[in-house]
Amino acid sequence: MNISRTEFANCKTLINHKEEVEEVEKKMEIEIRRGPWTVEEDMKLVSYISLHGEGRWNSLSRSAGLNRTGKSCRLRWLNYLRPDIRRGDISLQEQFIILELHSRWGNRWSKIAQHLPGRTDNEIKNYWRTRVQKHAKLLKCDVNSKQFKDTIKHLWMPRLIERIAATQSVQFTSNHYSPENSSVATATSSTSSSEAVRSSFYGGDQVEFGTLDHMTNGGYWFNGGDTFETLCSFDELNKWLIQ
DNA sequence: AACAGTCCCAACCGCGAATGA
DNA sequence: CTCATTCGCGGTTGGGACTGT
Repeated sequence: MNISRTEFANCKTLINHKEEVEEVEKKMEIEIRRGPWTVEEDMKLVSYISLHGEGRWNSLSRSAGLNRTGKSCRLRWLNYLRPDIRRGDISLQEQFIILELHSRWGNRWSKIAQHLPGRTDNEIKNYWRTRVQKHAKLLKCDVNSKQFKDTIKHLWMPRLIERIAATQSVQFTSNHYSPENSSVATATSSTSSSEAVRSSFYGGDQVEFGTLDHMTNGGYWFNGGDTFETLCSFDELNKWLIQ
């Protein structure tokens, strides 16, 4: 077979190019995937964990045939795919627990999450950043300032308690919350008293609250849905802060 | 309808702690 | 004990969804 020098050179270029392409393809194949998870990836992860259990995330990722980091797999499982994940709005009770525990422990999200079954640390952290910090910003005070902490303790938390009592006035059922023993059990009582709600949360008067007297006027705070934002008017918060 | 601004959350990153060789 | 690897936590960000003009 006779080929010209030029043809030979062209073939060589093509072969070299092919090698380059193959190298890139190989690289892409082993390249770690990032960004949103696909349905197939989710299925792979779930089925692998259901068979072999969780843990050893790096090797799990490889064994499950996922081009993801172990970290990414762990995060996806813990924050999204776990069967016991609770979705939907943060309830008033949960809001109360978050505020209370944050006042004790600060940004210890995973520790706080342990007291909210089905909620992830990421979810609580997001809740805090988007809802609570937003209010601090509106009030032009630092989220870690005593002023803002007092607002939460003496205004929002009592409001939450009253709101919970109001929504459950006929048959009050709550998760009996006790941070000391980390247990959550169901307690039922018939009451509309905010005091009862409070003691139901704490299993007694473990936390000293400020007086509610100056907050009881005007029912308009409770208008609207169950969101944190509807509990207090911005004007009222400002007034209270100025006091 | 189109655009801008804001909200929200999934996912990433860096770092320190824990674990294992 | 040391070093490398893995894990878990808290902070941050990108981008889709939503809302207002």
